[in-house]
Amino acid sequence: MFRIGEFSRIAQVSGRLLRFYDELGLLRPALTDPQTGYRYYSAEQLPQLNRILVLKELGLSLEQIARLVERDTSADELRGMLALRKAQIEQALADDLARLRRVESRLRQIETHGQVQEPDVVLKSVPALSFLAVGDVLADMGAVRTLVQQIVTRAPMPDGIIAVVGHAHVYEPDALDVEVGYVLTGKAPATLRVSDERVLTLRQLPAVETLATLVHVGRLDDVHQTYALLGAWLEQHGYAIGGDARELVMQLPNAAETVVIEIQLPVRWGAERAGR
Amino acid sequence: MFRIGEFSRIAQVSGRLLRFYDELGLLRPALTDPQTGYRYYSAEQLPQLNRILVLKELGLSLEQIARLVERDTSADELRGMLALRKAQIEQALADDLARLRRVESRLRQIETHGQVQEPDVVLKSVPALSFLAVGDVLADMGAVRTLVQQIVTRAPMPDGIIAVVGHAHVYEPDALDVEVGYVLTGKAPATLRVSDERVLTLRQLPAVETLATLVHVGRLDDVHQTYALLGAWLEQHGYAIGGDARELVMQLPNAAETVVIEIQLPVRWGAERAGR
DNA sequence: TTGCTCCTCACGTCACGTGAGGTGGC
DNA sequence: TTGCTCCTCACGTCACGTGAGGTGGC
Repeated sequence: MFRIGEFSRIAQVSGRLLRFYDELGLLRPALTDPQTGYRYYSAEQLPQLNRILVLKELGLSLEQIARLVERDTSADELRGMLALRKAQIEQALADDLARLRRVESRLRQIETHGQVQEPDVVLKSVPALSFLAVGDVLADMGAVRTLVQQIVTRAPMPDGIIAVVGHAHVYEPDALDVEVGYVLTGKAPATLRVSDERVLTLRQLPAVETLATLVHVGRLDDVHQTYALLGAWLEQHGYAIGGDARELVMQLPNAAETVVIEIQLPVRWGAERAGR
Repeated sequence: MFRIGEFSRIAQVSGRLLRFYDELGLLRPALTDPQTGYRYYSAEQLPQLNRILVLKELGLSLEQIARLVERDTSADELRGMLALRKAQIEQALADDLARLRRVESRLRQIETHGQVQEPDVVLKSVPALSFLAVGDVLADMGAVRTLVQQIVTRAPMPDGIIAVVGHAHVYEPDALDVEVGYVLTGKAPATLRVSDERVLTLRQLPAVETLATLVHVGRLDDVHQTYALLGAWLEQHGYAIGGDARELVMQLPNAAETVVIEIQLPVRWGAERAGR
């Protein structure tokens, strides 16, 4: 019989761990003195503890280990747990590899360009959204801006956020195929009149698994610079564009001509730099 | 200005997260109504939040992020954090790879051999230890057993654990070059007399970085089976033996002839299956 | 007036580490 | 008797999630 200190020294674990496992019922000492509360462990408990430690190193939770250790478990249950764990580890590896690439990318940038910072591209997934909008083919960005102004002044919707969706099948600078309107959560009218020629009608923006987003803060005329940053980031990180661009207008041009627009691009893994 | 719900929906984060970051001072709302406590966020705060989210995805702690965001940080400090993070991720990757191999190994064993379980080999590192022992070259295991019996009966040390260290430079079955004695923590006598011919003297067991251990429970005669299991495990996991074997005797033969012995083998990475 | 949104506590998570304050054993 | 060991609380960790119970805004 070993007292807790000796047993913990042999097993190279803390006394606190042994007390904790006692409390959980995971490894009860062979004997506990009812007077003093002293715990006494037998030599045979060392392999029991080792089994727990091994399962823990595999990354199983103490709750899972308790199931495996207390009642003797079927091979099936053990296989199930290990298969689950395998999938979790593989996921963790993939995530950490992606993380490592991003950290290294930022480090390289500090080395080569100094303080210039990478754009803060955030990946999101979004559900399908109600979109009360009108589609049109417009001559240039100025026309888009005019249309937005028209909508917010003549058909205001305080709960909606102005969005511009660009259908850029083929990029034709003189013919922007866009939809402009409000993204809405909750109940939405079927139509909303802007002028005699223009009526917003309710449609759906499809759900997107992976949306790469970058926020533009500055002049509306400079939004293409942010697009360029986002595009470069995507290329560098092995993503390819996989759908229509969306622009969420969070702040319309103010007195200082400053806008805040979140650019959203649906993306998928490109072929050249597969990461998983 | 956006209320917290709208802002959280746009940014795809929970309201709780925004309140938490407010509390930490990491991202204070542009305006808080002193009457109602309502938080109002400005459009410009979206890129600020995104910056936080990006740094979080790199795996930095909120405390580190706070340092980077609150006061504007030098490139050096950022580089330091990222370099640290890089090392951590690389370590995590190595650990997870090793874990994955072990999980897969156990899964394969269930598939091929059913319930037969792998031995619970535990890796430890130990400091240098005081070893009050006598060295000898003995004819066979029986002689070792006799010597151990002699020591525990004629020179008992309640605080010591009996250990046998085997110097197996060349394996000669008829000439076992061993040291037998007590492993001690704390103060130890310089010598201890067992008989006229045998005196235990104090020496040091060197510290070992990586010790592969496996506990044998059963007959003393069967201890070689446990050695075989440990040896097979080492080979399978790419370790090579790197020092003298130690046997910690946790329980001497009892009425049922059962012993409990922890076998300890110093190991190092073998050449054929490097894991890092 | 009725929902919907927002507010502030406060507990729970996971596996222990780290004291605080007090007692047992040789 | 003096150290050393052991005991039982109980808080802290990290980044929020999840209610509970109550109020503000259109």
